[in-house]
Amino acid sequence: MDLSAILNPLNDAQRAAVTAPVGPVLVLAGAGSGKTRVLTHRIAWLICTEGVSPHGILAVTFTNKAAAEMRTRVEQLLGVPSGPMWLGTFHGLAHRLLRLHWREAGLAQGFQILDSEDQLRLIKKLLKASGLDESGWAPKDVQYFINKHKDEGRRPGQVRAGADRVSVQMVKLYEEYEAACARTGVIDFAELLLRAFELWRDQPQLLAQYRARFRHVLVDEFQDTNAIQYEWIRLLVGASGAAFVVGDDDQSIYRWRGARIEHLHRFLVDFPQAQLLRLEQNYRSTGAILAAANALIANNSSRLGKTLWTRGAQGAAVKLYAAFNERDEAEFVVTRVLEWVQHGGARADAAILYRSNAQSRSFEEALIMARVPYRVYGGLRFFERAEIKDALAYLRLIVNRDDDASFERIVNLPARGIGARTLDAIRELARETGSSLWSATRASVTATGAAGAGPAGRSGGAIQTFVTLIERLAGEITRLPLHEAVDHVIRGSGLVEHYQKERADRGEARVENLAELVSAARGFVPEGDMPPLEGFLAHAVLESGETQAEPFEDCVQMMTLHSAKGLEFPLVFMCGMEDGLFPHQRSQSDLEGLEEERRLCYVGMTRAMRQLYLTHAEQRRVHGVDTYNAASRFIGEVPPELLEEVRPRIRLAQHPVQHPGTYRPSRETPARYGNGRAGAATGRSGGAVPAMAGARGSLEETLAGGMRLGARVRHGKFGEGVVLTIEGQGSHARVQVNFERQGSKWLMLQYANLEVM
DNA sequence: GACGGAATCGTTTTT
DNA sequence: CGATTCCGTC
Repeated sequence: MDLSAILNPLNDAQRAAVTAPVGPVLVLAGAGSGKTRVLTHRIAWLICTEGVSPHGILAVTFTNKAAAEMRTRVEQLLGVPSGPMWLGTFHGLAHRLLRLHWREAGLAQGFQILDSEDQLRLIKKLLKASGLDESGWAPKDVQYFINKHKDEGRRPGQVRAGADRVSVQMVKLYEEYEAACARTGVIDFAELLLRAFELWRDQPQLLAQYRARFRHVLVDEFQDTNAIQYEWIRLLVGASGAAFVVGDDDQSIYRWRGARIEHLHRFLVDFPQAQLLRLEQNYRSTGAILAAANALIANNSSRLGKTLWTRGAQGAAVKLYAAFNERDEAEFVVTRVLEWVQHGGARADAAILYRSNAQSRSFEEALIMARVPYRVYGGLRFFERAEIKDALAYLRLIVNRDDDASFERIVNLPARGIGARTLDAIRELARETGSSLWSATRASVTATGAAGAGPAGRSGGAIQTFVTLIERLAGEITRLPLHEAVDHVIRGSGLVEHYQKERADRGEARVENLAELVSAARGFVPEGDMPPLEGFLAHAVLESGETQAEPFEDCVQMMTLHSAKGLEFPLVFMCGMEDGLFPHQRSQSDLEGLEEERRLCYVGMTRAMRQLYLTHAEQRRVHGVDTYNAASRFIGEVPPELLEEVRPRIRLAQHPVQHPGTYRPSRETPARYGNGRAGAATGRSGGAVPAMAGARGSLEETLAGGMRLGARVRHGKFGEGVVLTIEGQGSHARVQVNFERQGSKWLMLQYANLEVM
């Protein structure tokens, strides 16, 4: 094997990491520092120099996509298949383990995986069965409660809840939820991890077997591991601690999902002999972008510490645009994209990043108007579509008749005359006998005729039809290849006819998706020696598929900051940089939340290769109400000398800012870009744009009604204030008003509804 | 069981 | 404002 191919492409720090002696190693890898490269080359290095077989390696990634990419790159590097290596997400690997040891793990043989939606449905059902008032018991809260404790490794008995009615009830629901999962042979995402952990913890001989096999463990995105994942790895590597973990404490953005940044620190405590290596040379961004990002993240406490640097050029300053409202913000971005394209750039080079999905709307509208193709990431994914889940429910029920979630989903889909009363009777019977809905149904069918024993007559017939259908389909597909089995079930179930009856456009798309499901089955390669159908069903849940097909067109990329992690773009727009939006209202109150938002901002900034724009809007409609947010404090954390404000297109004459006798500088007046720092941006009054000829006339037209400098005005939300500046014309006319209570704000005259007093 | 009007509620998301 | 969900009616 050619070692130079492994080592030559690396810089000194990367090479030190790749060739580090076997043992605990923590690589702090900054954004764009070649993290994936180090991991793949480390695997290749182990195989080539330590004589490690791929069979002895276990590597964990955060997403399936990352796993696939890593496998490809390792194979390219080595020129040999990496098949026997265990490489995947924590959930994927745990699933693999549990399929192999379902008996030891106390699971049903054909156990099915519950996705978040199924989990929520089940919880709603339990709440209803417990007679709990929905208003006081939000299913989402219960779901969060259960998942949080599972993520931290706590079974209901280990939850240290208060004695109050709410906590007691929560724990009770957790217990009932567990019982329901056990009874119906399903496990949720968190349970995959917890079971896999308990399996090794409680079966020392099994653990020993895996320890002997996996002498080399690698973990990517270590800062995003939750408690149970951390403990699982610790259990596997044992005292030797031969784990090679890579992460970046500044890019931990999944705390709300149980990820704990502290695991990076804990690794160093739990394995005192661990080597700590840093990758700080960045190959992605310009000096200016890195300086801005470094300055921002320096505001966070308890970092392991790391400063990115580059050999590349300083590049252009980070640009800042204060938009009037979200429409203006979107138009600004689209104009910049058009300029970029005019100068020979690709549309796909440009990424529009935002904090929350709802923000995509205004950009989509502006892009459509400008006829610029775009692609929005996120949203419903293939295996999450209703019709796909319906079809999968048939298949799941065939594999595991006790899967109540699937049973409920399809028992009357397409409609076969099984109504609420019939189902209630079945549920009741199931509860009495502690059995699944399927067993209860079969019992009631055989008992039909005996008085009061179950649904009889017409509905009894209908339910018999359903039972017969499932049994028949199950029998018919046993010998079929996977894709034919899927096709047969989709047709046999009546789902195709059912959807064909829907409104033409919608129904057509659904039928096409069902056909797509058959193609997916045809292309599916089962992992290991798992039965194809079981493997396919697990695959559908664990890897719910790309949001959209790969774009065949060069288009602008739009996504949340979260989904941008790991990607890079020459031109990046971070939009909606406003306090309340980003940092988000709900994360602003506590320091932990705020610091995570700051990391998210850091992630966003470090996506940019050449040019980074920050934009915020002074006015924005949120949930149908006008809001006036201050510019994000994160803007104020970027050193002014690295920022360059882009001025709006239309400017009018300079007006004296002060009106004698009325303008009082207020201490409450916030500096416009946060933290009281004298920002590079000082509003629009400092610019040097020449007055427009003839502006005076149009100005007076626009501002009829007594709006003038120094006028006292009243605003619906901000109360009373004094007009400090007037500029722009027509629909762009804006005023700066110094409100008595809220300080000075820029408002668009068109929208502000100011009353002159 | 399908449809429609009212009520409700709004991060981030991969597994 | 807009998506989703819930409840009542035909």
